[in-house]
Amino acid sequence: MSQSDSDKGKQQGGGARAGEGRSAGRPATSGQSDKITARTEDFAAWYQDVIRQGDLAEAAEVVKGAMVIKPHGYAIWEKIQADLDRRFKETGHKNAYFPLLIPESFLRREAEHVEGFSPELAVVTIGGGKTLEEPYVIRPTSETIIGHFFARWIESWRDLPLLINQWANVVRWELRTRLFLRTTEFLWQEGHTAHATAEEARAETLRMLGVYADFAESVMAMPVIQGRKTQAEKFAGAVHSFAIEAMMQNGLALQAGTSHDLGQNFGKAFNVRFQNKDKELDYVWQTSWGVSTRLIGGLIMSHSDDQGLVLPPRLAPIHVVIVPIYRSDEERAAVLEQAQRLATDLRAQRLAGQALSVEVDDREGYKPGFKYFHWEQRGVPLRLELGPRDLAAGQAVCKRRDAAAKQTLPLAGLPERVLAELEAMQRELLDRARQRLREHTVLANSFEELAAILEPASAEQGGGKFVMVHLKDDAACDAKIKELKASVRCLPLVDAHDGPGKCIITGEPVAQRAVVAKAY
RNA sequence: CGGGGUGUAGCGCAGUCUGGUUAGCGCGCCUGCUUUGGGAGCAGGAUGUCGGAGGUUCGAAUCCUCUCACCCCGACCA
Repeated sequence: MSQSDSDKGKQQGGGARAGEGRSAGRPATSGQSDKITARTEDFAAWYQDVIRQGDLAEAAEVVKGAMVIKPHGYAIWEKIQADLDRRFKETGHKNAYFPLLIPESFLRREAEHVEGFSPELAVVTIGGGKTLEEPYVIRPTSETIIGHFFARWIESWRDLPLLINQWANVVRWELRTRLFLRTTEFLWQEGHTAHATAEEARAETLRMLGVYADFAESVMAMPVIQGRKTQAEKFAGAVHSFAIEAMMQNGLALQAGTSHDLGQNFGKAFNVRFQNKDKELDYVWQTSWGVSTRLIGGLIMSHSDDQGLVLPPRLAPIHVVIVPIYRSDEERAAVLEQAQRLATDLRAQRLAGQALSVEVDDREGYKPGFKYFHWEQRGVPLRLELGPRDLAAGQAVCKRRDAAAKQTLPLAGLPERVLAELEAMQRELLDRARQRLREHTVLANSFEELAAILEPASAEQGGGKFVMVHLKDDAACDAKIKELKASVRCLPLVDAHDGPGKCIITGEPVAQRAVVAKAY
């Protein structure tokens, strides 16, 4: 531990190492980027390097723990938003917007909620130069203020279910931040619904969890485990919390989305009542669910490699880049003309209903090799190289971002072939991630066995594992797991293992195994 | 909040211990020419409140005092 501490300090501080390594261009034949740390060397440094070289974001160093999402990173967020928003609309939700500032007293109405969020609140105490009578908190989440308005909007069973979603920013005063994974301010969506019965609310909670899981797998190519959080890990104010858990390339877990069954907790706190068909007044049953810009962190750590970002085609802002190669002006004119024609044909193709986004990199003064690296670092799924030799032969050279080798393809029928490659890449990224998840999931039948698997060293070397253990849902058991610097990630909704067993800590019988892992 | 570290050009750093020309180096950037099938070469050029304030001194990036910010490690978290 102390060894890695001092190494970090050196790199951060007076270390000339990083600077030297990045100065002179390495021979192009080395195949290893000189600007990106290898995953096996230092996974955290690799992650930062991929973000920098991929031009996704940077730390907003003037605001503690905040980040600037740069255009390329924001374009990915926009793709995520567009797809999720469509799914929310299809499930009957409507978008709305509630205030950023929430009266402090609102937070206090729900005891668990205020206890959970107090440590990370940013509070506004002065407005217009005057001390406010009641401070406002900057929303860490919106259950309270939405509860307040739901109480005004809901009168009868005819107003239910009420299905609302909000796209917003939130602020949580985090002590330790990492780009995308945990920042003081982040972007997310928060769904908030109100229902007439507990069963309906529970069904909604699970329905939206399923929406997240399907999105993660089919669009992000990131396999997830759907599960219930332990009572110790649940959202402050929820009856039950559910999550999708993904595994990063180093074997660490990432909670990629959450869905909460709030029961009547907020209904009671904010007096959200409705008159049912029996003319009785009852509190509504609520849910809330969210995913955030953290998904981009998960995306990076799921697929990217030592050359930089790798994007699944369905989330790539640019699907195909065409790099023209030429010497003379005559060659340039001929190659560019063919490149533009090809781009036009490619744009007529549709991937998951969306027209292909194609860019011709006709910048002058950069050699082709420079452009290859440029777009590879940004994760563009497919590159086409087009030069005089190709024109003469009626072909193009094709390089898939996730493949080692180039292939030569005839121009005739190329758009269809490109589309097929993109579809294959989307599929194969998911397959590879699934295989990784499978291979790094193991069983343990005792605390000692679990501890051995989760040994600090093995996780730091990229050997993180999901360990399936029988464990009682009890705060004391969660605490015991924390001693291993790991946590109970979830109790899977689908038990893919061997059913009931005895808790490895208490020895009591439990219904199924839980996922235990080190996590972000 | 505890422990550690760093603030010098857009980025990465040297210079600080031992005060003294015009504060350097690499990358990047700008201009020109030659290049262009895997990170181009040469020539020329622009860019600094040395984190801030105060002090010591003939003289401060360098010494002293105070202060601010950020980063890393831990306890908390989408």
